[in-house]
Amino acid sequence: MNIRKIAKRARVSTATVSRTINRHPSVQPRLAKRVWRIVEELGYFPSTQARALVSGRSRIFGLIVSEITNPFFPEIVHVFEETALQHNYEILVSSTVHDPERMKTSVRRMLEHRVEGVAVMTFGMEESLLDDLKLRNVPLVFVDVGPARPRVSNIRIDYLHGIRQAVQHLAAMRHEKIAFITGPLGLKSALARKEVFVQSMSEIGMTADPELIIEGNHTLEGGEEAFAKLLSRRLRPTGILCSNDMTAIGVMRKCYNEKIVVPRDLSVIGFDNIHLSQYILPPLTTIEVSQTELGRLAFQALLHDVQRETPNPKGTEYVLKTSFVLRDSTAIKPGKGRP
Amino acid sequence: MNIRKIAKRARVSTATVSRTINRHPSVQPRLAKRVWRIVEELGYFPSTQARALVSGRSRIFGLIVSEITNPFFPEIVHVFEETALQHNYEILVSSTVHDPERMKTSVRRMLEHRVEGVAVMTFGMEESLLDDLKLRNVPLVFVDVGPARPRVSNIRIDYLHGIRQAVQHLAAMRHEKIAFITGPLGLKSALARKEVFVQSMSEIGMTADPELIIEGNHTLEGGEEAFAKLLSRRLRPTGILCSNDMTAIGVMRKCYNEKIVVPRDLSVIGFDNIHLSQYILPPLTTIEVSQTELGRLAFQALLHDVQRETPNPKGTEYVLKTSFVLRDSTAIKPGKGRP
DNA sequence: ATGAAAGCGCTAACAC
DNA sequence: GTGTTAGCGCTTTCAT
Repeated sequence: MNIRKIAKRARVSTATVSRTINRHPSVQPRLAKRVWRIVEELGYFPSTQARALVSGRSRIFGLIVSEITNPFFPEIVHVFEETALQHNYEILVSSTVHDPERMKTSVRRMLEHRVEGVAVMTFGMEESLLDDLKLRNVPLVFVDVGPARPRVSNIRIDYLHGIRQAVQHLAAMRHEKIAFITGPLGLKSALARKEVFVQSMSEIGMTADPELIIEGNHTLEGGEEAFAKLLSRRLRPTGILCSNDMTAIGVMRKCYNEKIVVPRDLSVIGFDNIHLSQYILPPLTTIEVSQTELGRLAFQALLHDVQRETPNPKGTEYVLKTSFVLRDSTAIKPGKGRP
Repeated sequence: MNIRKIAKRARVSTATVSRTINRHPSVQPRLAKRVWRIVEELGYFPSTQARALVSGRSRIFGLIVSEITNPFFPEIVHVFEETALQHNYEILVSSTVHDPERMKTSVRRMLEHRVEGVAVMTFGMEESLLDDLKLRNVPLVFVDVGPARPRVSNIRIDYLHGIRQAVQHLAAMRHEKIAFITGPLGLKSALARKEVFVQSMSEIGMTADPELIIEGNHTLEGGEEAFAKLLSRRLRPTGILCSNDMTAIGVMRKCYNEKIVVPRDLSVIGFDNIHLSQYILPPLTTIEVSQTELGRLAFQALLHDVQRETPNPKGTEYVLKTSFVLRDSTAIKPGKGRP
């Protein structure tokens, strides 16, 4: 079932079939109709591999994530796929599972499939791994990774917007002891979140007590442990901000086990706004990084790079604002509410 | 950067390069080494499209799901990808989003990419859509969809095992009024779960009160609504089984809002064991359908079909047992515990 | 407006 | 054991 069979049956050349299928305007409507009829009749679908081979364009974008099971990613993948589909692109998703070997494999897969661009949404990718991609002028877009590198686009997350709102929300609720559980501080993104927290506190004349800043690891268990440490401190916080939602959920689990009632005894705020946050009880107040926007933005960035004729020399910088999502895990400081 | 360049630089024929890369044993080690050196040096990666085209084998399996954002799927996709990778296969994931148009698109994409097999994990696929696939003898594997069709493999879910355990668990905890919130009863799988519940009840001499069986729709909101209806019944249940975890989480949210304490006042059991279930508070007791096993099984089924020389005439039947996962959302019937 | 034919990068059948 | 070469299914000049 190939283009020659169609051509023969429609009594035209393969070129005409090709033009018809690709909606080239130069084909006579009469002929086009005849071709389409045969195409339908035989249930013919052009081979993407042949197309890619001859045209030199795979129409595939790669998407490298750390783990598809990480609740932050499914929504992104979904939007990325959705957008790709609209533009007749296919996507090749690859998980690194935080494993250097797998990262290498990921890049190899991208290369072997001759992807036209790659969005990298995982951390700790060896710079050298990407050299192969850069060498071939494959457009790259990174999410949330520091300084612009040559020829690589970036989606920077603007932490300030959301974190500031969250801090001010707690302050407005009369909280004075506000704790922060960080992510692994080796991660630029985690470090940035912490620093923005400190900044947001001092902006309103509060000091972020170093004793109330604890390093977590962006997992539920890490949240539990960090919060356990906090419980042993002289001064217990009444409000707590977490570097991501899983950490916040860990805090809430610990509270549940310790009979601390959220939000009555403790206000908890997460970060990311993963789907899960709205299902947890109480629904988690959090700072949103729109996964929808992120997926869409990443795709558009690649598309944009592919469509320019000369390779992008400096890379483009995109910014995604964070925002505050108020749910039910925060309340007025204990003792300060109405009787 | 192609095989001819490598061949020229290594002063061998393209055939030798091809054989080397594919680890054909007939290549002299001395030559092979020379070729590999050049390959590394130039950072050469063979084009999958060219390979697929000439060999007639794409080494791609398709995976059709309803939505990647449905928490049931990420783990499956993960395992499917993992297993595929081990066997040098690529996967093409497509979401139907419950939209007939998208289902058609999904199938088209599979066909255009010449996938060697497709795992279908969504419901409501028009039979006719798959004809195109069957016509081309593409191995198919379905999950949990009734009667075996010719040439299509099936992974059947054995509901009895897990549901029976769940029912007996509640009975052992002295619960007498046990409710069941079903899924949309148009779905075979939802219907089956309900029937198995009724059967499991009567097995132990209890009757499933029709008044305590409510139709939900497998969403959180559906769970809330169904439970609200239940609350207005003369006899409130003390234990409740749900047709999936999201429904159970809906019940728990409603309880939270109504100040009904789970499990003290009500024992709740879910179905599926999605990731979320262990994060909710209290952690949800549920019936597991191993997503890991499902992903692995689906892949193996396809691989098996691809590797046989003659097409599978009847399709193979696989069975996946469900099992009971005890967490903290169930307890002894109110009033029956120790004082 | 349509057709003939070259060729994308690779594998495999055949020849040596 | 290695090389030569045909051809996978398609797009795209170049003729006409």
